[in-house]
Amino acid sequence: MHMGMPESDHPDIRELHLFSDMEHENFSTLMRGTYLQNFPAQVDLITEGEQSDFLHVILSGAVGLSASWNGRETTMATVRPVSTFILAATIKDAPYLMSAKTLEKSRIALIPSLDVRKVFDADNNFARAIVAELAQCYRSVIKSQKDLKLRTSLERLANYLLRQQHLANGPQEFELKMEKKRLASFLGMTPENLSRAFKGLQPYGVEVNGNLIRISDQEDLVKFAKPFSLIDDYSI
Amino acid sequence: MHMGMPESDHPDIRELHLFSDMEHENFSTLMRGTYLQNFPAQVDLITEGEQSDFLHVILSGAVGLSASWNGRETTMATVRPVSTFILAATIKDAPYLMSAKTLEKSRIALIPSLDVRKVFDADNNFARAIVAELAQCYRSVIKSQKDLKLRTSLERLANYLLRQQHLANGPQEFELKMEKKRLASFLGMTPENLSRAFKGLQPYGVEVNGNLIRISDQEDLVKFAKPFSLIDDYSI
DNA sequence: CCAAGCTCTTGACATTTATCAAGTCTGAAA
DNA sequence: TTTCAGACTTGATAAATGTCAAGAGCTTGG
Repeated sequence: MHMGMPESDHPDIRELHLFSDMEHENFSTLMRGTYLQNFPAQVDLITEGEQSDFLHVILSGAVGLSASWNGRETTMATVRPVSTFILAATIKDAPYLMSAKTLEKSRIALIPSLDVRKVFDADNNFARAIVAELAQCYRSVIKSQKDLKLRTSLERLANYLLRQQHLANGPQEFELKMEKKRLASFLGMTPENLSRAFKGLQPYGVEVNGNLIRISDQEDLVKFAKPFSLIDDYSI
Repeated sequence: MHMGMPESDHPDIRELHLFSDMEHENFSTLMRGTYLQNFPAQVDLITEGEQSDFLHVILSGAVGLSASWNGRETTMATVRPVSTFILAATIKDAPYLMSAKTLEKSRIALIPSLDVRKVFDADNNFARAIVAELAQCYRSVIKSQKDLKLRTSLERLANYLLRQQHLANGPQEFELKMEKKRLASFLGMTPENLSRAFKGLQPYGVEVNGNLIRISDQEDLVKFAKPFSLIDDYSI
């Protein structure tokens, strides 16, 4: 770990919506105290219940967020570059509600919360950006909650596939970005059930081959999944 | 509906954490454009998918938030005075993700979003308060999501009862604040199942009589429910 | 190369949850 | 008061989901 970020990494962070509109001087202030670290896969970055003094920004790789209770564990989300994670806990100076672990080799910037708060007061654009980011996070969880409460596991899987397809710009064939075990947990079911759910989507034109998904009858799947912007469109 | 709030209503809003630390002048600016309305019970205030230009503040009564998809509906939350609701949509100027309906006769203040954004830029205390409020909302949904994904319906009910008891300052006997039909939907189950779940908690010392709940063996129920601060403590 | 360990799948079965169909109870309106 | 509508409960049954056990396939490290 080393103190102060190399100039070459600034652009990655600067392009994050959170930082893109702020004053150059304030951005520099933030970066001066920032640590940059490279982590291998499967490293625990944050443990549920702990306190932290850093805002995390993932620059490359992937980080998984999970939560646990009474010996059970569930996958809450996957964070990919370039974005922040666990902003709310950092801001409230409250214990983390989720654990974070690298899923792949990842580069992560750690910005001291104190600096974040200081600059927040000095820079209205930054303040507005934090509010926008938090609002976005909030709305994402609400959507996810609606997905969980209003849909069966088969429907959740169908809509997940359509969302992934959309993210890949709509090809007939695309790859799953996480292992099925994790996907199952993310969708709120067991791995066994996920296997069966994939089979359950065969009649709607879904073919599975390892991590490769092929949607042979788009219309049929959409008709079954009934994707809905207020649940599945993460851009609004 | 009338424009501009009577002076007598300001204190209610002023004591909201969101407004308590802001400059008097800025607060006045907000209040000048604010509408105040009294609604009877069962009035639709907001419909999922619509846009709105007002931040809502509930001053008395109760408002229910719900979401729907494909003919199904679920209860997401209950909002009680004094607090704001659907702050995120207002800030992002995005469509509401949930519908809002008065559960009882309610008094609600509507603050124009434009004014909120304007004052946000001028008043750092207000900006910080909005961020804190949003972070709080976000964390609440995360907790709720953990509750849903990590617990069975029986465990969710048990912990819900313990939370309600705590809110009532820990009496052995207390009243349910919502009808069981709504509670079932909130907890993610059917009314039939809720009935059975109450019976399922009898062995742990839970007695139900209409809306009256009696926890005769606190220790036993806690031992079963295993309440956990990172799920059940809404103050952190 | 082989062996170990892991994911993934499948089948059998158990459990949980939902659905359907009565029926009871309660509160409000006629 | 009577009646009605709705909430709530209960039982029977169906559907969804989880658990357990076994085996196939893949990756990895020796």
